[in-house]
Amino acid sequence: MENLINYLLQFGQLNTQQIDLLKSKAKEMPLKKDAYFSEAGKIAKQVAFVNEGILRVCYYNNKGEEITRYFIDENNFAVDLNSFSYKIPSTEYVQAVTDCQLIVFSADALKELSDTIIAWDAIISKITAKSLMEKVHRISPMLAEDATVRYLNFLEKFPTIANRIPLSALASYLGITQSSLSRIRKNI
Amino acid sequence: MENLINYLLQFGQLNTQQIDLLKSKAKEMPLKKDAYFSEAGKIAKQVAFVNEGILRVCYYNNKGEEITRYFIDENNFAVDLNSFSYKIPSTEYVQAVTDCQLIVFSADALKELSDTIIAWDAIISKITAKSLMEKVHRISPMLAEDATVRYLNFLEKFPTIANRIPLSALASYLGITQSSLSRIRKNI
DNA sequence: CGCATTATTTGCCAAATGGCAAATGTTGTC
DNA sequence: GACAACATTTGCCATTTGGCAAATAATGCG
Repeated sequence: MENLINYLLQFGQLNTQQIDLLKSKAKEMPLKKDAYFSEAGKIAKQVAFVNEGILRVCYYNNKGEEITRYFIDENNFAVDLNSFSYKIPSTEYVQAVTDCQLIVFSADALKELSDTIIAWDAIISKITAKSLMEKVHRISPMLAEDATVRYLNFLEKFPTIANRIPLSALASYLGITQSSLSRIRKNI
Repeated sequence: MENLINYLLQFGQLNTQQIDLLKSKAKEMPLKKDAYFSEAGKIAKQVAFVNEGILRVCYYNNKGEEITRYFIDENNFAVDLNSFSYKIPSTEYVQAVTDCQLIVFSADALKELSDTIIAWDAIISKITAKSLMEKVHRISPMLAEDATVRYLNFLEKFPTIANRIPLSALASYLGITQSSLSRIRKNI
């Protein structure tokens, strides 16, 4: 829970009372490897803060291939924002890549935090913008790089993730086939 | 100006008085083709709503190649969010791809709108999240597609843009060389 | 109009990546 | 430990894309 509090405090102030309220609304939730936090076709009901483990957001493209859009590791929020915000069925999955320890908030809990904590909306808004911008800035340069460079950059940026995730998930994140990634690793 | 108002009203309510205030804070600004709206190394001072024309966000990668991260066409906001929000020097350019007619807001103007219009922050927050999510969802599947499919999808999604932008900019957006794009077009 | 400049196309070949299938390696379970 | 299920590597060859340079086309300007 400390991780979450510290994370939030980066984006705004919270007094002790507000932190207590926050803690009372948060629920610890373990999620086993391969289990889904939210699923395509369903409406996302919760927001998660990843305390331990790695999640991934993935979907199936029109060829039926499973594509990993991105990974979410420790000290980051995970939410299917489109589905959660607008209460519409999701088009993607949020899945545990490793065993995870999450801290989750229901929509009701967040509503109450928003209504009670004056700075809450601003904090959430900053976190949302920052997370999304990071995704854009991380994914978009990959288009102009070859697969080896993409892989090396991934290793550099997420040194602790690469060995904890299946090759297939990483390959689809990098936009290459599993065999190609295997060959790339051999050549390094 | 009507375009802007209608756009904003999609995200929240504004009464006549608020709309008048908004109008008084907005400045129309023409921007010639190839001119910069904001530049790398400088702090972004303004937010733009594209009334007419096309902007692009671009940067130079470590090979010195100019990469177009994305295009921004009519009825969308353009802002170097990182630079504007945190008042830090930008790492990218926002440039007019065609002659543009923009509606711009200074940081001071936005501050006043935020202080005066109760729903303003919520509206802006929604717009920000939606725009960024669109970027993620547009760029990320491209990694798994071959160049021809990327081009065709671009044509489908932005049928009015393709013929108004230089091939080089589109090629770098698609993550391929100009010659490859030229060949792809020939084969269609 | 005619020239200079810039943008686009093309040819040629090399390098990167994909597709498929088989081989090998790993993991979990009884 | 043995087996099944799953993950990763590898070989072989086809396809895609890049790199470079030259040719062609389009554009702007005096």
